[in-house]
Amino acid sequence: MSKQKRTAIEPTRDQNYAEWYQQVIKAADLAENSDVRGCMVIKPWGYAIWENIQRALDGMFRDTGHRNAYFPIFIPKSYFEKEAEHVEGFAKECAVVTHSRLEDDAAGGLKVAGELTEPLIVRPTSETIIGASFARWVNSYRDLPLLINQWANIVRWEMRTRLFLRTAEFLWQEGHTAHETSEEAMDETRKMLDVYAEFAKDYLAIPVLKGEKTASERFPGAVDTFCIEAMMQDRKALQSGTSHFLGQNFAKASEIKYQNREGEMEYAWTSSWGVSTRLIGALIMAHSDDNGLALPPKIAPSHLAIIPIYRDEEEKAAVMDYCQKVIELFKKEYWEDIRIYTELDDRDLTGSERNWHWIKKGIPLRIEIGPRDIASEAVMVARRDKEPRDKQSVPLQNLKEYCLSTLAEIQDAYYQRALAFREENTVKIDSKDEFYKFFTAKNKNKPEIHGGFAHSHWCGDPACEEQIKSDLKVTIRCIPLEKETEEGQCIACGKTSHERVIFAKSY
RNA sequence: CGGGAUGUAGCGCAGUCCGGUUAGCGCGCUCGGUUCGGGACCGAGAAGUCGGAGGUUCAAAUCCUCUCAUCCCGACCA
Repeated sequence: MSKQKRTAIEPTRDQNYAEWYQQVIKAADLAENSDVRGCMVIKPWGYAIWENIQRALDGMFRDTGHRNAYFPIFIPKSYFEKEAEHVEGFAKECAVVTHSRLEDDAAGGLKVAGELTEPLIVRPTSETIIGASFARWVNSYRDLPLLINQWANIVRWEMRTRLFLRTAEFLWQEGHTAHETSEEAMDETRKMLDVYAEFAKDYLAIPVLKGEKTASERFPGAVDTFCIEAMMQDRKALQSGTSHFLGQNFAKASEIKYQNREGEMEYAWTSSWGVSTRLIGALIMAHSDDNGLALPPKIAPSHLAIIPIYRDEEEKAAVMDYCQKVIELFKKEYWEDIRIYTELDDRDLTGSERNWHWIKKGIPLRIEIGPRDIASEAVMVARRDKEPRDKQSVPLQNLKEYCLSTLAEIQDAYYQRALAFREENTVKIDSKDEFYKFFTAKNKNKPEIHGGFAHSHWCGDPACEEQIKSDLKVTIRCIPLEKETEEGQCIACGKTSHERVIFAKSY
């Protein structure tokens, strides 16, 4: 039994990161591919994570003055066409509804019929359809700012998909706001980026870099795009949220006009911002290990797995009684703003098997309860952020306090670990040679985990950006907001540069 | 949409090159028993239009043609 080295997930991260990712999702039972190309089925454990993300973010949106509403999933083609860059950016990935009816064909199947006079686009994002409403809602400067959020599903017909990271249909929220002035809209754009960064840090335990996108990475139709970028354990960057300053582009396209304080008609200034189920992908890749998912307590669907251990019916009765006491302890209990949920796992499986089940699901704490614990009026507690065999006996009378403070410790531990990882793999690079070496795997056929975030100079020329991209598949993830103005030479062309940007391979 | 590969039980695969009894194996599942605090074991059992259509043949998972789907590598992307 050489089980010591066995990991719950095979392959390990080092062996094959992409496959490891899929296996973590499978082992934790988060989601699966459906029969519909590129579309996933989100299973209860995965969907509960999304609901927790929604709950926390939704509160933050309300606190910043936003209200939820819902707009149609279908966008008339003519609406979509109004903003030229926008169309161009999304045209290649639109699902389009052209018919409204099915009729029997001769062969016992069905054929589409009832062609629509105007095709409907399944929303890939809602700027244009929401803009149409905003145009009706905004007449006076007194109607502004208009601060709306929508929780919805959207469709982008992607060629290659990966669960949570890129699917044809995904769930997200999109905030859409209209303002009186450019400054106000820009403030809103930056404020919501801050909200995202704060959420990522406080709930997902993921440190993110806030920055501005280069022109080539900008949202189609936006004047300026901001993003939060997180480092995954394979040292690639994952864009985890975006916030766009749309200027008056969409206001002009949708005729969002208002009468200003001087009595003149003026176009509004708009913003839009969103995060999606991709955050779950970020969560997985930021914290999980070779034993499976690891969930920050603030976002975990449940916090305590209770695993009764017994041999016969007599023991079972006593142990189950004792388990109920523990469950009672946490009933309707809160840790900060998080309701504590417990899972009683009394399935007829061995203790280890049940333990491993919950390890793979990433539950923060596991509590084993057996006859010995009843005798000592204690329980055995194991933490997901420690080794699987690392258990500690905790007296029942201290259990609640112990668990609540340990959840806080775990939450912090994950954040600190992710932060340390990012720091370790973020480097300042000033020589082109070194830059190319940094982003080139030693083993070409089976690339090892390499690279990271390179903090290097860029002259601002899109050609240099393109050069790096085609040579190395490395892109400018963002121009960090917290920047030190510093003279240097562009990593690609050597010309004078005034700032460093973040280069990385990305998802 | 270009290049490569694969479709056989819920999942992972063998069998296909070289056609030939009842199409196998592992995991999972069901039932019974022994177990249970480092991923259990024994016994019994259920489950398969061999991706689909057509063709060759006495005979097709196996050969041929067409087709559909999926995966990987590119181009594109929250």
